[in-house]
Amino acid sequence: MSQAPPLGSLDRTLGYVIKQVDAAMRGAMDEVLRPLDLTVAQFACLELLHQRPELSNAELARAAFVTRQSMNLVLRGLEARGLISRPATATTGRARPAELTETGRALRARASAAVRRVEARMAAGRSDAELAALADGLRACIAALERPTGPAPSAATD
Amino acid sequence: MSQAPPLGSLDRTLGYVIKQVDAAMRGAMDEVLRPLDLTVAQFACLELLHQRPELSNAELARAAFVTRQSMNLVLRGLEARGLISRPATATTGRARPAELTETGRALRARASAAVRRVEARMAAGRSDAELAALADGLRACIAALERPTGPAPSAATD
DNA sequence: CAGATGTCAGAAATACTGATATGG
DNA sequence: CCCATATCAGTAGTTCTGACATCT
Repeated sequence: MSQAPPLGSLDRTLGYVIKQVDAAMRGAMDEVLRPLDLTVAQFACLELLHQRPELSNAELARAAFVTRQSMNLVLRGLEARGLISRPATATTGRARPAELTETGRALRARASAAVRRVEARMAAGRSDAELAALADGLRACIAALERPTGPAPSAATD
Repeated sequence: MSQAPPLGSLDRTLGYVIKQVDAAMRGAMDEVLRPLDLTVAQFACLELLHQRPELSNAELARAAFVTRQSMNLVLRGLEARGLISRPATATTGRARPAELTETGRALRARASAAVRRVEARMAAGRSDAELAALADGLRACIAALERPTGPAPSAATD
């Protein structure tokens, strides 16, 4: 009984399958990022700053699925390692946009390539159309969940 | 800038969309489980024990995507609340199969119904065939990721 | 002996909560 | 005034790591 014993009807629910994919992906990302001494949150931060340099701390946190406090610690850690730089004083007031340093850019490129390989492995053997349909289906799930809670349907029997 | 600013190409990657779905689903589950004073891990434990009463601690942990240590704490908490019962002494040796109490069964039923409503909301407006295809696509992702790491394709340019 | 498990303990990262202050 | 933000502090839940004993 080493791995994944079949569960009741649990692993037939969409939600459980999503959890499984997320766990598998997180594991794969941890694995390829560990040699670079990066956590998933740290990678996400570097990647986000690369693609959207003007993001604030709170925006980075939301986009990386962590709290503002955690993202604050991530930013400090990356700054301490010389991967990003932040102006000591805020120009206007609240925002202190972080910026990738030269070494930060180099590390992000390597990490990004590693993560892209994970993505490619995950998508292996399927057409662009299939993958696009998959992503669209997931986006529909997100949209449905973000809609204000609809009326509760009468509970089904167990 | 209240919610979800468009990201670069990040939100076009399948992996990022999966993270988004997972986050949305976790949020929705937290919301409906909070009135029942249950965390997602606690609910998963109750549901798993309902469907597969013989699961060991380690198996529960894997199935609920938490560590053995965390699942151990979850089990103790549920036991302290009288939702499950565990034989004080192991019959054979290592395994101490937990069992839902009467109140545990009642709470699981309510929690399960709430989570099913979340699932239904997430799947709203799509046919069974579409949802089955979606789940199949995700299962293919899991299978692809669990395959032993294939040869790294030549890195693409950034 | 190898492998999986149950348990314990300490360190670390993360989240949740509340409070304060600033800026739009 | 309202809202989002940035920050700090305390508490709690989770993970990671290592360790040890037990059972198959």
